[in-house]
Amino acid sequence: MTIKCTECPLRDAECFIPFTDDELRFMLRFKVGELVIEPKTTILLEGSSAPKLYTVLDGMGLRYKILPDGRRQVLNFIYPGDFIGLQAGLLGEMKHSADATTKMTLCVFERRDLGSLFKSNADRAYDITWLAAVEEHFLGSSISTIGQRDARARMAWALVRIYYRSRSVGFADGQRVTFPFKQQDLADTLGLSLVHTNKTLAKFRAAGLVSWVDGVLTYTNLAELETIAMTEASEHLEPRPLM
Amino acid sequence: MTIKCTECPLRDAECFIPFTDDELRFMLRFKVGELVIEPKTTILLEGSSAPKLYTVLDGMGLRYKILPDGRRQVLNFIYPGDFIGLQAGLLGEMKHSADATTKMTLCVFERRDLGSLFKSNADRAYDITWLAAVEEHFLGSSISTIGQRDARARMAWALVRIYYRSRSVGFADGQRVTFPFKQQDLADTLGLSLVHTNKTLAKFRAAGLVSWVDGVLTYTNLAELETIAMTEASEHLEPRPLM
DNA sequence: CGAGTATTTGATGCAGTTCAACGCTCGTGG
DNA sequence: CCACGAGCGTTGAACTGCATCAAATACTCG
Repeated sequence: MTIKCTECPLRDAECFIPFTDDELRFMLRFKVGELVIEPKTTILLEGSSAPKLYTVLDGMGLRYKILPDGRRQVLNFIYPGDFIGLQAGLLGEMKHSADATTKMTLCVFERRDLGSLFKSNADRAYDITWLAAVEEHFLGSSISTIGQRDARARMAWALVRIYYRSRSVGFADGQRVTFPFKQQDLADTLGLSLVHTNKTLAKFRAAGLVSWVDGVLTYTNLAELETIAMTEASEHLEPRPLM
Repeated sequence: MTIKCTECPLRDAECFIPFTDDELRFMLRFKVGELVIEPKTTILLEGSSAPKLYTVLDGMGLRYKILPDGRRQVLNFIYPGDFIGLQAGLLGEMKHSADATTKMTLCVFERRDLGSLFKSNADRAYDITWLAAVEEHFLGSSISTIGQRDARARMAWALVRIYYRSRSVGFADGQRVTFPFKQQDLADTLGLSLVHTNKTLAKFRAAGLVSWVDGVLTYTNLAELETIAMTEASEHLEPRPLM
């Protein structure tokens, strides 16, 4: 049942840098299989020394940390094309957890092959580092948002980002965007309480900016959201390598 | 006046993974010079496409982002051994700025050599990626702290981290730690106002946990700080590669 | 139809922001 | 040599954004 990389559904998505045939042949040596997991299951657990790395082929999820007092901080939403497990691959153990929110299909690699990948293909090694740098950039933006902005701006920032991120992987249909998460997930992303998250969303809805019904976000005034978020619209579209 | 890598003062610090002779010879090919900069000068500016990468040989600084409304979020303190400019090297431009707080000595590399480094030395490429992963881990911890903890816990978290980080590069003399920053810097790190940062510090001082006088932090009850911070003491000591 | 989960709304309180003022130290210029 | 202003730390007072508590309303599913 395994899809060959040659037929990988992601290769054609415009947001990814096209695989060369060389790269394709190369990656085939590292791919060890595919994994389909059910909604609400954990892919990688903080502290574990996961022996596998994954590229998300389909589905969505969350990266998060659980604090000693039980509070949860969501670090990032996981979209198709994301590469997960790199921390365990490099540092020996995961520094955060990753859950699948929807049903998810993963392309599986062996962690122990990471070293030989670096040795045998400098371009792919460079791509991995590139992905790490992009992640670092995103986390920096998150820190700025959470540390410096109020609830309104945080929410707008997240919604704008969700829009562009979704669109780049084909989850947007005009103004309508698939978003299979709960308000609690968004609250834990923004460092806000669930109640205040809900009230902030309600104000946005009343102001005709977005609505969120049944896992679908509808953006009725994206420009205004971008103004509130104080983002430069640029940041969102760069094509990325696919592992 | 340039110090040869063979005499690099950092090589001996216990926190760094020892250079092999091979690595040493290799890095010599990439080093293009040394740079000494004055306190309060900017090393790299957000948005710039800095053509250089640096390893900090001596001195301390800040990585930060400035938001459109002028607020500042400090992402990280810069210590000796830190590698800066990787984002520009990989992504084409810096996604944050970096300032020297003290006088600083930098080891300079050419950004355009980064590709050939990846091609010619897989181990060093791996080390760079490792550093990026550690940075990502740290930023994740920051997000959790800023997003989920109150001022008291944030402050304790920062102080504990500063202690271990300083000690690992030899800036600690028993309980006394060199810390050449201002309260405003710490406030912008923790996402707190200057006033509240000051008051939180005052409480810690009154409780006999730390004092901070003339750029020197004195830790009088580190254990209690760790309790307040809810950190596992482990996290702090891992040796890291030096570029 | 009842139990569990998610969203929504109102009421209350406090942690942290903002505004304001004062003291100390240091560098600069008259 | 002193006066002055700038930068930083400190402290008080008042306000407010958000957390917390509480409870009602869907909605789904066995």
